[in-house]
Amino acid sequence: MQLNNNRRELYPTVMVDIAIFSVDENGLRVLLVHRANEPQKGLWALPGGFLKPDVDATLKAAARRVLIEKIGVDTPHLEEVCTFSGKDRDPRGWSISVLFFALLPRDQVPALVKAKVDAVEWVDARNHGLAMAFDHSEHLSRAIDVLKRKVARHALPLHLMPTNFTMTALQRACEAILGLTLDKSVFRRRLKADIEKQPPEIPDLVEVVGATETGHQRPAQLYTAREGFVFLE
Amino acid sequence: MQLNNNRRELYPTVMVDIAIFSVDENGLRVLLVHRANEPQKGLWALPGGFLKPDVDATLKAAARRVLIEKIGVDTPHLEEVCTFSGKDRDPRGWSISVLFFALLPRDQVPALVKAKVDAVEWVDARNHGLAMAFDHSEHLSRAIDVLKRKVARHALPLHLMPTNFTMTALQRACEAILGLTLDKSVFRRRLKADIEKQPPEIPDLVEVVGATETGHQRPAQLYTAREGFVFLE
DNA sequence: GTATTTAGTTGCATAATGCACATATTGTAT
DNA sequence: ATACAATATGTGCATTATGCAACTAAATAC
Repeated sequence: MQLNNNRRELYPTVMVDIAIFSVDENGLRVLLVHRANEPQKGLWALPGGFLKPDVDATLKAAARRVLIEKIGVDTPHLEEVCTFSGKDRDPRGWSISVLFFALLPRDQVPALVKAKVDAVEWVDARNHGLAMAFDHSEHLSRAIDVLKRKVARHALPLHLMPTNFTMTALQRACEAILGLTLDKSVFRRRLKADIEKQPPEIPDLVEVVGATETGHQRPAQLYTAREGFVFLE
Repeated sequence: MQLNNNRRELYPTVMVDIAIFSVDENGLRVLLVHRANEPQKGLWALPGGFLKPDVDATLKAAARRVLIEKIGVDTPHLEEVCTFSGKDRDPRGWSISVLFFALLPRDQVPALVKAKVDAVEWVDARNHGLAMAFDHSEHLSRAIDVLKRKVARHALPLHLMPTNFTMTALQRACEAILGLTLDKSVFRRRLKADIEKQPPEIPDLVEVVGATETGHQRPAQLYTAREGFVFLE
Protein backbone atom coordinates (compact mmCIF):
# COMPACT_ATOMS: atom_id res chain seq x y z
CA MET A 1 0.00 0.00 0.00
CA GLN A 2 2.91 2.27 0.63
CA LEU A 3 4.00 1.48 -2.87
CA ASN A 4 0.52 2.17 -4.07
CA ASN A 5 0.63 5.61 -2.54
CA ASN A 6 3.94 6.33 -4.14
CA ARG A 7 2.61 5.25 -7.46
CA ARG A 8 -0.30 7.61 -7.04
CA GLU A 9 1.98 10.49 -6.29
CA LEU A 10 4.36 9.84 -9.13
CA TYR A 11 1.95 8.83 -11.87
CA PRO A 12 -1.21 10.83 -12.29
CA THR A 13 -4.24 9.10 -13.72
CA VAL A 14 -4.71 10.05 -17.34
CA MET A 15 -8.14 10.22 -18.90
CA VAL A 16 -9.71 11.51 -22.07
CA ASP A 17 -13.01 13.35 -22.29
CA ILE A 18 -14.92 14.10 -25.45
CA ALA A 19 -17.44 16.80 -26.26
CA ILE A 20 -19.52 15.30 -29.05
CA PHE A 21 -21.32 18.02 -30.93
CA SER A 22 -24.16 17.91 -33.35
CA VAL A 23 -26.50 20.50 -34.81
CA ASP A 24 -30.24 20.09 -35.07
CA GLU A 25 -33.24 22.40 -35.38
CA ASN A 26 -32.63 23.50 -31.78
CA GLY A 27 -29.07 24.63 -32.42
CA LEU A 28 -25.76 23.29 -31.18
CA ARG A 29 -26.14 20.12 -29.14
CA VAL A 30 -23.71 18.17 -27.04
CA LEU A 31 -23.93 14.64 -25.68
CA LEU A 32 -23.82 14.26 -21.90
CA VAL A 33 -23.83 11.05 -19.88
CA HIS A 34 -25.55 10.64 -16.57
CA ARG A 35 -23.09 9.30 -14.02
CA ALA A 36 -24.46 6.12 -12.46
CA ASN A 37 -21.49 5.56 -10.13
CA GLU A 38 -19.27 7.45 -7.75
CA PRO A 39 -17.55 9.78 -7.90
CA GLN A 40 -19.98 12.54 -8.77
CA LYS A 41 -22.85 10.07 -9.03
CA GLY A 42 -25.99 11.62 -10.41
CA LEU A 43 -24.24 14.52 -12.12
CA TRP A 44 -23.85 14.93 -15.85
CA ALA A 45 -20.50 14.57 -17.56
CA LEU A 46 -18.89 14.52 -20.95
CA PRO A 47 -18.23 10.95 -22.03
CA GLY A 48 -14.72 9.92 -21.07
CA GLY A 49 -12.53 7.14 -19.84
CA PHE A 50 -9.07 6.22 -18.71
CA LEU A 51 -6.11 5.97 -21.01
CA LYS A 52 -4.99 2.38 -21.57
CA PRO A 53 -1.42 2.55 -22.84
CA ASP A 54 -1.48 -1.18 -23.54
CA VAL A 55 -4.26 -0.79 -26.10
CA ASP A 56 -4.22 2.87 -27.15
CA ALA A 57 -1.69 4.02 -29.71
CA THR A 58 -2.15 7.68 -28.80
CA LEU A 59 -4.40 9.85 -26.68
CA LYS A 60 -6.59 10.49 -29.68
CA ALA A 61 -6.87 6.75 -30.24
CA ALA A 62 -7.94 6.45 -26.63
CA ALA A 63 -10.64 9.02 -27.21
CA ARG A 64 -11.84 7.14 -30.27
CA ARG A 65 -11.89 3.86 -28.33
CA VAL A 66 -13.86 5.42 -25.49
CA LEU A 67 -16.43 6.78 -27.93
CA ILE A 68 -16.88 3.41 -29.54
CA GLU A 69 -17.01 1.46 -26.28
CA LYS A 70 -19.20 3.79 -24.25
CA ILE A 71 -21.34 5.52 -26.81
CA GLY A 72 -21.16 3.13 -29.70
CA VAL A 73 -20.21 5.72 -32.29
CA ASP A 74 -17.13 6.24 -34.44
CA THR A 75 -17.10 9.93 -35.27
CA PRO A 76 -15.51 11.15 -38.46
CA HIS A 77 -13.75 14.04 -36.81
CA LEU A 78 -11.91 14.15 -33.50
CA GLU A 79 -9.68 16.97 -32.41
CA GLU A 80 -7.76 17.89 -29.29
CA VAL A 81 -8.90 20.94 -27.38
CA CYS A 82 -6.60 21.21 -24.36
CA THR A 83 -5.71 19.53 -21.09
CA PHE A 84 -6.98 19.92 -17.55
CA SER A 85 -4.79 18.86 -14.69
CA GLY A 86 -4.24 19.04 -10.95
CA LYS A 87 -4.86 17.16 -7.78
CA ASP A 88 -8.26 18.62 -6.98
CA ARG A 89 -10.17 18.46 -10.23
CA ASP A 90 -11.05 14.78 -9.64
CA PRO A 91 -11.59 13.47 -6.09
CA ARG A 92 -9.58 10.35 -6.91
CA GLY A 93 -6.34 12.34 -6.93
CA TRP A 94 -3.85 14.03 -9.24
CA SER A 95 -5.20 13.61 -12.73
CA ILE A 96 -4.84 14.77 -16.28
CA SER A 97 -7.81 14.98 -18.57
CA VAL A 98 -7.16 15.52 -22.25
CA LEU A 99 -10.22 17.03 -23.86
CA PHE A 100 -11.26 16.35 -27.45
CA PHE A 101 -14.20 17.48 -29.45
CA ALA A 102 -16.00 15.33 -31.98
CA LEU A 103 -18.45 16.25 -34.71
CA LEU A 104 -21.35 13.93 -35.42
CA PRO A 105 -23.49 14.34 -38.55
CA ARG A 106 -27.08 15.08 -37.80
CA ASP A 107 -28.37 12.00 -39.56
CA GLN A 108 -26.42 9.74 -37.21
CA VAL A 109 -27.87 11.22 -34.05
CA PRO A 110 -31.24 9.44 -33.79
CA ALA A 111 -29.77 5.93 -33.92
CA LEU A 112 -27.29 6.90 -31.25
CA VAL A 113 -29.93 8.22 -28.94
CA LYS A 114 -32.01 5.07 -29.20
CA ALA A 115 -29.06 2.80 -28.46
CA LYS A 116 -28.34 4.13 -24.99
CA VAL A 117 -31.40 6.14 -24.25
CA ASP A 118 -31.34 6.08 -20.47
CA ALA A 119 -27.65 6.87 -19.98
CA VAL A 120 -26.98 9.65 -22.47
CA GLU A 121 -28.77 12.81 -23.49
CA TRP A 122 -28.37 15.36 -26.24
CA VAL A 123 -28.69 18.78 -24.68
CA ASP A 124 -28.36 22.38 -25.73
CA ALA A 125 -24.60 22.92 -25.68
CA ARG A 126 -24.83 26.44 -24.27
CA ASN A 127 -27.98 26.32 -22.23
CA HIS A 128 -28.66 22.95 -20.66
CA GLY A 129 -29.56 23.52 -17.04
CA LEU A 130 -27.78 20.42 -15.77
CA ALA A 131 -25.33 20.10 -12.90
CA MET A 132 -22.05 18.89 -14.33
CA ALA A 133 -19.44 16.64 -12.77
CA PHE A 134 -15.78 17.50 -12.14
CA ASP A 135 -14.62 20.49 -14.19
CA HIS A 136 -16.65 19.42 -17.20
CA SER A 137 -18.55 22.65 -17.36
CA GLU A 138 -15.29 24.39 -18.16
CA HIS A 139 -14.40 21.56 -20.55
CA LEU A 140 -17.55 22.25 -22.48
CA SER A 141 -16.93 26.00 -22.65
CA ARG A 142 -13.42 25.52 -23.95
CA ALA A 143 -14.58 23.00 -26.54
CA ILE A 144 -17.23 25.38 -27.81
CA ASP A 145 -14.65 28.16 -27.96
CA VAL A 146 -12.27 26.14 -30.08
CA LEU A 147 -15.06 25.01 -32.39
CA LYS A 148 -16.30 28.59 -32.73
CA ARG A 149 -12.89 29.93 -33.59
CA LYS A 150 -12.45 27.37 -36.33
CA VAL A 151 -15.82 28.09 -37.87
CA ALA A 152 -15.22 31.84 -37.65
CA ARG A 153 -12.03 31.28 -39.63
CA HIS A 154 -14.05 29.94 -42.58
CA ALA A 155 -13.53 26.33 -41.61
CA LEU A 156 -16.89 24.90 -42.60
CA PRO A 157 -18.23 22.25 -40.23
CA LEU A 158 -18.95 19.76 -42.96
CA HIS A 159 -18.58 16.86 -40.54
CA LEU A 160 -21.76 18.05 -38.87
CA MET A 161 -23.79 17.80 -42.06
CA PRO A 162 -25.57 14.78 -43.49
CA THR A 163 -24.18 13.52 -46.79
CA ASN A 164 -26.50 15.79 -48.73
CA PHE A 165 -27.26 19.23 -47.45
CA THR A 166 -28.39 22.64 -48.63
CA MET A 167 -26.53 25.91 -48.37
CA THR A 168 -29.10 27.16 -45.90
CA ALA A 169 -28.58 24.10 -43.72
CA LEU A 170 -24.82 24.68 -43.75
CA GLN A 171 -25.37 28.30 -42.85
CA ARG A 172 -27.68 27.31 -39.99
CA ALA A 173 -24.98 24.98 -38.67
CA CYS A 174 -22.40 27.76 -38.71
CA GLU A 175 -24.87 30.09 -37.02
CA ALA A 176 -25.62 27.54 -34.32
CA ILE A 177 -21.92 27.18 -33.57
CA LEU A 178 -21.15 30.89 -33.68
CA GLY A 179 -24.23 31.81 -31.73
CA LEU A 180 -25.28 34.54 -34.13
CA THR A 181 -27.11 34.95 -37.43
CA LEU A 182 -25.21 35.42 -40.66
CA ASP A 183 -26.19 37.25 -43.79
CA LYS A 184 -27.33 34.94 -46.59
CA SER A 185 -25.57 36.70 -49.41
CA VAL A 186 -22.34 37.26 -47.52
CA PHE A 187 -22.22 33.60 -46.52
CA ARG A 188 -22.61 32.41 -50.09
CA ARG A 189 -20.28 34.98 -51.60
CA ARG A 190 -17.55 34.10 -49.18
CA LEU A 191 -18.01 30.40 -49.74
CA LYS A 192 -17.86 30.87 -53.49
CA ALA A 193 -14.74 33.01 -53.19
CA ASP A 194 -13.08 30.49 -50.91
CA ILE A 195 -13.75 27.64 -53.29
CA GLU A 196 -12.45 29.56 -56.30
CA LYS A 197 -9.34 30.72 -54.50
CA GLN A 198 -8.36 27.27 -53.30
CA PRO A 199 -5.77 25.30 -55.22
CA PRO A 200 -7.04 21.86 -56.27
CA GLU A 201 -5.35 20.06 -53.39
CA ILE A 202 -7.75 21.55 -50.86
CA PRO A 203 -11.06 19.76 -51.31
CA ASP A 204 -14.24 21.47 -50.41
CA LEU A 205 -17.79 21.11 -51.67
CA VAL A 206 -19.38 19.78 -54.81
CA GLU A 207 -22.77 20.24 -56.32
CA VAL A 208 -25.26 17.39 -56.52
CA VAL A 209 -27.93 16.43 -59.06
CA GLY A 210 -31.13 16.47 -57.04
CA ALA A 211 -33.08 19.18 -55.33
CA THR A 212 -34.82 18.95 -51.97
CA GLU A 213 -38.14 17.23 -52.15
CA THR A 214 -39.26 18.56 -48.78
CA GLY A 215 -41.65 20.31 -51.06
CA HIS A 216 -43.39 23.18 -49.34
CA GLN A 217 -41.38 25.84 -51.14
CA ARG A 218 -38.77 26.33 -53.79
CA PRO A 219 -36.43 23.34 -53.77
CA ALA A 220 -32.83 23.97 -52.82
CA GLN A 221 -29.68 22.78 -54.49
CA LEU A 222 -28.09 19.91 -52.63
CA TYR A 223 -24.38 19.77 -51.92
CA THR A 224 -22.19 17.06 -50.56
CA ALA A 225 -18.77 17.13 -48.95
CA ARG A 226 -16.12 16.11 -51.42
CA GLU A 227 -14.52 12.73 -50.78
CA GLY A 228 -11.66 12.94 -48.32
CA PHE A 229 -12.24 16.50 -47.20
CA VAL A 230 -10.88 17.60 -43.87
CA PHE A 231 -12.05 20.16 -41.35
CA LEU A 232 -9.19 22.50 -42.10
CA GLU A 233 -6.91 24.46 -39.80
CA MET B 1 10.29 -6.05 -11.82
CA GLN B 2 7.09 -7.60 -12.99
CA LEU B 3 5.30 -4.95 -11.04
CA ASN B 4 7.52 -2.35 -12.58
CA ASN B 5 6.55 -3.51 -16.01
CA ASN B 6 2.89 -3.37 -15.15
CA ARG B 7 3.36 0.10 -13.83
CA ARG B 8 4.95 1.13 -17.09
CA GLU B 9 2.10 -0.26 -19.09
CA LEU B 10 -0.61 1.30 -16.99
CA TYR B 11 0.89 4.67 -16.28
CA PRO B 12 2.60 6.53 -19.07
CA THR B 13 5.38 8.92 -18.21
CA VAL B 14 4.17 12.49 -18.41
CA MET B 15 6.47 15.30 -19.38
CA VAL B 16 6.20 18.93 -20.36
CA ASP B 17 8.18 20.60 -23.12
CA ILE B 18 8.42 24.31 -23.75
CA ALA B 19 9.18 26.25 -26.90
CA ILE B 20 10.60 29.55 -25.60
CA PHE B 21 10.37 32.19 -28.29
CA SER B 22 12.00 35.52 -28.64
CA VAL B 23 12.42 37.99 -31.48
CA ASP B 24 15.67 39.71 -32.35
CA GLU B 25 17.16 41.35 -35.43
CA ASN B 26 17.41 37.91 -37.04
CA GLY B 27 13.72 37.16 -36.66
CA LEU B 28 11.91 34.59 -34.59
CA ARG B 29 14.22 32.65 -32.28
CA VAL B 30 13.67 29.61 -30.13
CA LEU B 31 15.76 28.20 -27.30
CA LEU B 32 17.12 24.69 -27.76
CA VAL B 33 19.10 22.60 -25.31
CA HIS B 34 21.87 20.23 -26.27
CA ARG B 35 21.18 16.81 -24.77
CA ALA B 36 24.16 15.71 -22.71
CA ASN B 37 22.65 12.36 -21.68
CA GLU B 38 20.86 9.43 -23.20
CA PRO B 39 18.39 9.02 -24.70
CA GLN B 40 19.06 11.01 -27.84
CA LYS B 41 22.38 12.23 -26.52
CA GLY B 42 23.94 14.87 -28.73
CA LEU B 43 20.71 15.93 -30.36
CA TRP B 44 18.94 19.22 -29.76
CA ALA B 45 15.66 19.41 -27.91
CA LEU B 46 13.14 21.84 -26.52
CA PRO B 47 13.67 22.29 -22.80
CA GLY B 48 11.46 19.92 -20.87
CA GLY B 49 11.12 17.70 -17.87
CA PHE B 50 8.94 15.20 -16.09
CA LEU B 51 5.75 16.09 -14.33
CA LYS B 52 6.05 15.87 -10.55
CA PRO B 53 2.53 15.59 -9.20
CA ASP B 54 3.85 15.96 -5.67
CA VAL B 55 5.17 19.44 -6.36
CA ASP B 56 3.31 20.68 -9.45
CA ALA B 57 -0.18 22.08 -9.03
CA THR B 58 -0.96 21.72 -12.74
CA LEU B 59 0.80 20.87 -15.99
CA LYS B 60 1.36 24.54 -16.64
CA ALA B 61 2.93 24.87 -13.19
CA ALA B 62 5.19 21.97 -14.12
CA ALA B 63 6.26 23.81 -17.25
CA ARG B 64 6.98 26.93 -15.26
CA ARG B 65 9.01 24.94 -12.72
CA VAL B 66 11.02 23.25 -15.47
CA LEU B 67 11.82 26.62 -17.03
CA ILE B 68 13.01 28.02 -13.74
CA GLU B 69 15.02 24.94 -12.77
CA LYS B 70 16.62 24.14 -16.09
CA ILE B 71 16.86 27.48 -17.82
CA GLY B 72 16.70 29.87 -14.93
CA VAL B 73 13.97 32.03 -16.35
CA ASP B 74 10.41 32.80 -15.30
CA THR B 75 8.60 33.84 -18.46
CA PRO B 76 5.66 36.20 -18.30
CA HIS B 77 3.59 34.21 -20.72
CA LEU B 78 3.12 30.46 -20.94
CA GLU B 79 0.44 28.78 -22.98
CA GLU B 80 -0.52 25.22 -23.87
CA VAL B 81 -0.11 24.16 -27.48
CA CYS B 82 -1.13 20.49 -27.62
CA THR B 83 -0.11 17.03 -26.52
CA PHE B 84 2.03 14.34 -28.12
CA SER B 85 1.59 10.77 -27.05
CA GLY B 86 2.32 7.15 -27.89
CA LYS B 87 4.67 4.35 -27.11
CA ASP B 88 7.25 5.12 -29.80
CA ARG B 89 7.83 8.84 -29.54
CA ASP B 90 10.25 8.37 -26.63
CA PRO B 91 12.47 5.27 -26.44
CA ARG B 92 11.73 4.97 -22.73
CA GLY B 93 8.18 3.82 -23.43
CA TRP B 94 4.59 5.05 -23.58
CA SER B 95 4.72 8.74 -22.85
CA ILE B 96 2.73 11.93 -22.99
CA SER B 97 4.38 15.23 -23.67
CA VAL B 98 2.36 18.36 -23.11
CA LEU B 99 3.80 21.18 -25.16
CA PHE B 100 3.73 24.82 -24.08
CA PHE B 101 5.07 27.91 -25.68
CA ALA B 102 6.61 30.79 -23.77
CA LEU B 103 7.39 34.35 -24.82
CA LEU B 104 10.54 36.00 -23.56
CA PRO B 105 11.11 39.74 -23.96
CA ARG B 106 14.11 40.56 -26.06
CA ASP B 107 15.86 42.45 -23.29
CA GLN B 108 15.91 39.36 -21.09
CA VAL B 109 17.62 37.16 -23.66
CA PRO B 110 21.30 38.14 -23.22
CA ALA B 111 21.42 37.39 -19.49
CA LEU B 112 19.84 34.04 -20.13
CA VAL B 113 22.34 33.09 -22.77
CA LYS B 114 25.26 33.95 -20.53
CA ALA B 115 23.95 31.91 -17.65
CA LYS B 116 24.03 28.52 -19.40
CA VAL B 117 26.12 29.24 -22.43
CA ASP B 118 27.32 25.73 -23.21
CA ALA B 119 24.01 23.92 -22.80
CA VAL B 120 21.47 26.13 -24.52
CA GLU B 121 21.36 28.01 -27.79
CA TRP B 122 19.05 30.55 -29.36
CA VAL B 123 18.45 29.50 -32.95
CA ASP B 124 16.34 30.60 -35.88
CA ALA B 125 12.95 29.07 -35.08
CA ARG B 126 12.22 28.16 -38.67
CA ASN B 127 15.61 27.55 -40.11
CA HIS B 128 18.08 26.15 -37.63
CA GLY B 129 19.87 23.23 -39.29
CA LEU B 130 20.03 21.15 -36.12
CA ALA B 131 19.09 17.51 -35.65
CA MET B 132 16.31 17.40 -33.10
CA ALA B 133 15.55 14.76 -30.51
CA PHE B 134 12.31 12.78 -30.19
CA ASP B 135 9.41 14.41 -32.03
CA HIS B 136 10.54 17.88 -31.07
CA SER B 137 10.78 19.02 -34.64
CA GLU B 138 7.03 18.59 -34.91
CA HIS B 139 6.61 20.18 -31.48
CA LEU B 140 8.35 23.27 -32.76
CA SER B 141 6.24 23.46 -35.92
CA ARG B 142 3.01 23.20 -33.98
CA ALA B 143 4.14 25.82 -31.48
CA ILE B 144 4.99 28.24 -34.28
CA ASP B 145 1.61 27.54 -35.88
CA VAL B 146 -0.29 28.37 -32.73
CA LEU B 147 1.74 31.51 -32.14
CA LYS B 148 1.21 32.60 -35.74
CA ARG B 149 -2.52 32.12 -35.56
CA LYS B 150 -2.77 34.23 -32.46
CA VAL B 151 -0.74 37.05 -33.95
CA ALA B 152 -2.74 36.91 -37.18
CA ARG B 153 -5.86 37.44 -35.07
CA HIS B 154 -4.56 40.83 -33.91
CA ALA B 155 -3.23 39.44 -30.66
CA LEU B 156 -0.14 41.59 -30.35
CA PRO B 157 2.87 39.74 -28.95
CA LEU B 158 3.59 42.36 -26.32
CA HIS B 159 5.26 39.77 -24.11
CA LEU B 160 8.04 39.62 -26.67
CA MET B 161 8.78 43.31 -26.44
CA PRO B 162 11.04 45.13 -23.99
CA THR B 163 9.27 47.51 -21.62
CA ASN B 164 9.66 50.38 -24.07
CA PHE B 165 9.34 49.75 -27.76
CA THR B 166 8.50 51.53 -30.98
CA MET B 167 5.66 50.80 -33.38
CA THR B 168 8.17 49.65 -35.96
CA ALA B 169 9.72 47.22 -33.49
CA LEU B 170 6.30 45.80 -32.70
CA GLN B 171 5.58 45.46 -36.39
CA ARG B 172 8.91 43.69 -36.94
CA ALA B 173 8.04 41.24 -34.17
CA CYS B 174 4.70 40.44 -35.79
CA GLU B 175 6.39 40.05 -39.14
CA ALA B 176 8.99 37.70 -37.70
CA ILE B 177 6.25 35.51 -36.24
CA LEU B 178 4.03 35.59 -39.31
CA GLY B 179 6.92 35.10 -41.69
CA LEU B 180 5.82 37.92 -44.00
CA THR B 181 6.07 41.68 -44.26
CA LEU B 182 3.19 43.90 -43.28
CA ASP B 183 2.19 47.29 -44.59
CA LYS B 184 3.24 50.11 -42.31
CA SER B 185 0.12 52.19 -42.58
CA VAL B 186 -2.27 49.25 -42.35
CA PHE B 187 -0.52 48.00 -39.23
CA ARG B 188 -0.83 51.33 -37.48
CA ARG B 189 -4.37 52.02 -38.64
CA ARG B 190 -5.54 48.66 -37.40
CA LEU B 191 -3.80 49.04 -34.08
CA LYS B 192 -5.31 52.48 -33.59
CA ALA B 193 -8.75 51.18 -34.50
CA ASP B 194 -8.39 48.22 -32.14
CA ILE B 195 -7.41 50.44 -29.25
CA GLU B 196 -10.26 52.86 -29.84
CA LYS B 197 -12.82 50.12 -30.22
CA GLN B 198 -11.86 48.32 -27.05
CA PRO B 199 -13.87 48.85 -23.92
CA PRO B 200 -11.74 49.95 -20.96
CA GLU B 201 -11.52 46.48 -19.43
CA ILE B 202 -9.26 45.24 -22.22
CA PRO B 203 -5.82 46.69 -21.62
CA ASP B 204 -3.57 47.41 -24.50
CA LEU B 205 -0.86 49.96 -25.12
CA VAL B 206 -0.03 53.36 -23.75
CA GLU B 207 2.11 56.13 -25.07
CA VAL B 208 5.34 57.13 -23.33
CA VAL B 209 7.10 60.46 -22.83
CA GLY B 210 10.48 59.87 -24.44
CA ALA B 211 11.60 59.27 -27.98
CA THR B 212 14.32 56.86 -29.10
CA GLU B 213 17.76 58.28 -28.64
CA THR B 214 19.35 55.81 -31.04
CA GLY B 215 19.74 59.00 -32.94
CA HIS B 216 20.73 58.42 -36.54
CA GLN B 217 17.33 59.38 -37.87
CA ARG B 218 14.00 60.73 -36.80
CA PRO B 219 13.26 59.48 -33.29
CA ALA B 220 10.27 57.24 -32.83
CA GLN B 221 7.53 57.42 -30.26
CA LEU B 222 7.99 54.87 -27.49
CA TYR B 223 5.15 52.72 -26.23
CA THR B 224 4.86 50.42 -23.31
CA ALA B 225 2.47 47.60 -22.53
CA ARG B 226 -0.17 48.71 -20.11
CA GLU B 227 0.08 47.28 -16.63
CA GLY B 228 -1.57 43.87 -16.39
CA PHE B 229 -2.12 43.35 -20.07
CA VAL B 230 -2.64 39.83 -21.35
CA PHE B 231 -1.87 38.18 -24.67
CA LEU B 232 -5.52 37.84 -25.58
CA GLU B 233 -7.47 35.00 -27.16
C1' DG C 1 -55.27 32.26 -60.87
C1' DT C 2 -53.20 34.65 -55.89
C1' DA C 3 -50.75 34.23 -51.66
C1' DT C 4 -46.99 32.23 -49.13
C1' DT C 5 -42.59 30.33 -48.28
C1' DT C 6 -37.97 29.56 -48.98
C1' DA C 7 -33.89 29.78 -52.55
C1' DG C 8 -30.76 32.39 -54.74
C1' DT C 9 -28.95 36.86 -56.86
C1' DT C 10 -28.11 41.72 -57.40
C1' DG C 11 -27.37 46.65 -56.10
C1' DC C 12 -25.46 49.95 -53.30
C1' DA C 13 -23.75 52.71 -49.34
C1' DT C 14 -20.14 52.13 -46.19
C1' DA C 15 -15.84 50.35 -44.42
C1' DA C 16 -11.40 47.96 -44.85
C1' DT C 17 -7.30 47.04 -47.53
C1' DG C 18 -3.10 47.59 -50.36
C1' DC C 19 -0.11 50.65 -52.23
C1' DA C 20 2.00 54.94 -53.46
C1' DC C 21 3.24 59.19 -52.03
C1' DA C 22 3.97 63.16 -48.79
C1' DT C 23 5.75 65.24 -44.74
C1' DA C 24 8.57 65.26 -40.34
C1' DT C 25 12.74 64.91 -37.60
C1' DT C 26 16.90 63.53 -36.71
C1' DG C 27 22.15 62.91 -38.08
C1' DT C 28 25.91 63.37 -41.52
C1' DA C 29 28.44 64.95 -45.52
C1' DT C 30 29.92 68.89 -48.16
C1' DA D 1 24.39 76.60 -43.94
C1' DT D 2 22.74 73.43 -47.28
C1' DA D 3 21.89 69.14 -49.14
C1' DC D 4 21.18 64.48 -48.29
C1' DA D 5 20.24 60.00 -46.08
C1' DA D 6 17.40 57.44 -43.05
C1' DT D 7 13.56 56.44 -40.53
C1' DA D 8 8.90 57.87 -38.55
C1' DT D 9 4.35 58.93 -39.29
C1' DG D 10 0.40 60.32 -41.87
C1' DT D 11 -2.74 61.00 -46.41
C1' DG D 12 -4.96 59.96 -50.75
C1' DC D 13 -7.14 56.89 -53.53
C1' DA D 14 -8.37 52.89 -56.31
C1' DT D 15 -9.93 48.34 -55.29
C1' DT D 16 -12.23 45.06 -52.56
C1' DA D 17 -15.09 43.34 -48.79
C1' DT D 18 -19.09 43.92 -45.83
C1' DG D 19 -23.90 44.72 -44.24
C1' DC D 20 -28.31 45.49 -45.60
C1' DA D 21 -32.20 45.55 -48.50
C1' DA D 22 -34.55 44.61 -52.57
C1' DC D 23 -35.37 41.60 -56.23
C1' DT D 24 -36.36 37.31 -58.91
C1' DA D 25 -37.33 32.09 -58.91
C1' DA D 26 -39.75 27.88 -57.88
C1' DA D 27 -42.34 25.26 -55.30
C1' DT D 28 -47.10 24.51 -52.38
C1' DA D 29 -51.75 25.97 -50.58
C1' DC D 30 -56.01 27.94 -51.43
